[in-house]
Amino acid sequence: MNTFERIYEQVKKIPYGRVASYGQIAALAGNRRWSRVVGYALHVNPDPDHIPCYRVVTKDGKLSEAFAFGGINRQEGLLEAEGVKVTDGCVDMNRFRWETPWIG
DNA sequence: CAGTTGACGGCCC
DNA sequence: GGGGCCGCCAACT
Repeated sequence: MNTFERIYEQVKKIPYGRVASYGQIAALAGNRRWSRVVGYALHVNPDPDHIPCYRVVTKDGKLSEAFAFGGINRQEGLLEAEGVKVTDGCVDMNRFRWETPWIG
């Protein structure tokens, strides 16, 4: 199990209509300090067809400027299609953040 | 092998 | 409240 695969596993576990922050994915993957590695991992996204990287946003709920399959506009569309409101490229983390038992 | 980069996060000013 | 700097780890060259 590579570091990347662990990250991908968490990303794929993000439920429908929910988003998670890079740090959150990093924490679930094993280390919260992998925040940057998470970004890199999604950047190389080997299987975007099964890895919903569009559900991953920054801690502020902001979307990525670069996207694996289409661009940030594509990401907004996909999120809104799941019921996630995207305003000015930002998601309301207070409501759409993936509720994980992580840190507590 | 060593240096730089990067889809981030947190603290300081 | 907004902007900027440093730190984190792994991958790339």
